Amino acid sequence: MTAADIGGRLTELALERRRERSSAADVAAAVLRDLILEGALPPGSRVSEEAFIGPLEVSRNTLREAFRLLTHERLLVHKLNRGVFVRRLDAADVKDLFQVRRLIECSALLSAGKAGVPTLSAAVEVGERAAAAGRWVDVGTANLRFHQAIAGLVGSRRIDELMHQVAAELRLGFHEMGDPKAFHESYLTRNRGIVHTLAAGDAMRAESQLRAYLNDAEYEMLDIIGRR
Amino acid sequence: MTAADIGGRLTELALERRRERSSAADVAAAVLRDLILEGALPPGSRVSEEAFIGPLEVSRNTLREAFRLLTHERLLVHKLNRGVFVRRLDAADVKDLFQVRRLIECSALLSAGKAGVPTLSAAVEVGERAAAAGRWVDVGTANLRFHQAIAGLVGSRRIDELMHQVAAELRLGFHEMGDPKAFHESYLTRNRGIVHTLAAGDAMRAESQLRAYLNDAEYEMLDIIGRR
DNA sequence: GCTTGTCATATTGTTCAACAATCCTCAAAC
DNA sequence: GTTTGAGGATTGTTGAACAATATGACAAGC
Repeated sequence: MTAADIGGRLTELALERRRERSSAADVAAAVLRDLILEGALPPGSRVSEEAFIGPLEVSRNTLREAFRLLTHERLLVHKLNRGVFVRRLDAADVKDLFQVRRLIECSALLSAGKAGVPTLSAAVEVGERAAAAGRWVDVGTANLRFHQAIAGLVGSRRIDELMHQVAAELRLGFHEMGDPKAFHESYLTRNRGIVHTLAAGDAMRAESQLRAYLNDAEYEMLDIIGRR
Repeated sequence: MTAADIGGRLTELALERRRERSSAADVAAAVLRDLILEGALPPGSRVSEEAFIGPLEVSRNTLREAFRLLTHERLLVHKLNRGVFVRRLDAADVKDLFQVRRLIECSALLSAGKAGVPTLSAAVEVGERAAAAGRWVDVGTANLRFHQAIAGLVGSRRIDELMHQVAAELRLGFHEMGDPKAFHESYLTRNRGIVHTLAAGDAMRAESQLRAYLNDAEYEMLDIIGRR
């Protein structure tokens, strides 16, 4: 992670700021968010005010506001008097995240039933196209999007935001897990299977398949993160 | 809402700060949060930096950090270049909040079944005691706590935080609804009924009762807020 | 009387410098 | 090897200053 990385990102986002009337704190937060989510700022690393005011071209106060934004998004963790760090998921986090997912995704899928098929089918296809092109990071992203789409069947803004947050936190976990192909590859066919079952009218069986997927993904993630 | 109100609150919270190692921004946010939740800062009212730095005894920059905290909690809404306001729930907010509640509370109740009875029974009792003493604001608080306890049966930190947030937002709505007795009184017996049904082993019927309650509460709240 | 334009003011957004407070590291003493 | 103290780095906060934005008041024109 170099100042040059941030510099380039800043240019893009400065344009976006002009378009979207964002504040400087929002822009700085957006740059940091991107860097965290792509793994350029690894989990556990320190994000010191002094080191980032230059590349982000903001004052310390503005950067502190940006930090507040990102700590609430759980991407950063703020330790009073000791600074701000990129969050590192622990086993309890992983368990909780999957608990949330089971509660929401399974309930949403059951409630939506067949009506959810077009949306979910489209979401699976995105992943299948990325896999066909060997873009495994994109497959991971598409997988997360598929699952967000399940929760999105509820049609609730707050649930969408929660699941967006959950997805972001999961990505922190993925950065510690290495090879995206190994993790996401098998799940594509499972996602397709869930959609098929749903399309066949068996919402309860689809829900069971989804639950089984979530349990397996949790187990796999805990296997690595719990072993750290 | 006077400066004296804030002054007294500040003294309490200054003590708490010493105990809990909170930052000044956290303390300021806590004072404002309390004022908002008790209705001393009514929904829609402006919270200007200049007016609050004195009573809160912080600098503008620190206050801005506090605002960031509270906007993320949805208690304040930040309008770029125009200031910060206490959030005012609209009809769409109400609908979304109840959608979240239905998804989470109903699913949690179904999953917990009889195992949830002791916790929920205790929560109902708190409300019943408050009602017996005619403390209707406390009844409202106990009612919210009962419903948070349902969601708490999941045992997920993130779900608890979400429902804590939902409860805070609902309180904003209650401030616009007038008489707490009228709103909360009938719900006590309904809560007791839900717990009885659950204790009798009929989780599905308890879930239906809960869903019906949520639908009625939503309807009632929308009747007032939608009419504004 | 109504509309438009200008100007002044209030407020927000941000920067910067300074100081206080806290934490961490390293060296010295035991 | 352990403990203690000093120094430096960093964070937390304050306050002043300036830039930017929005709003309101007032005057001029129709």
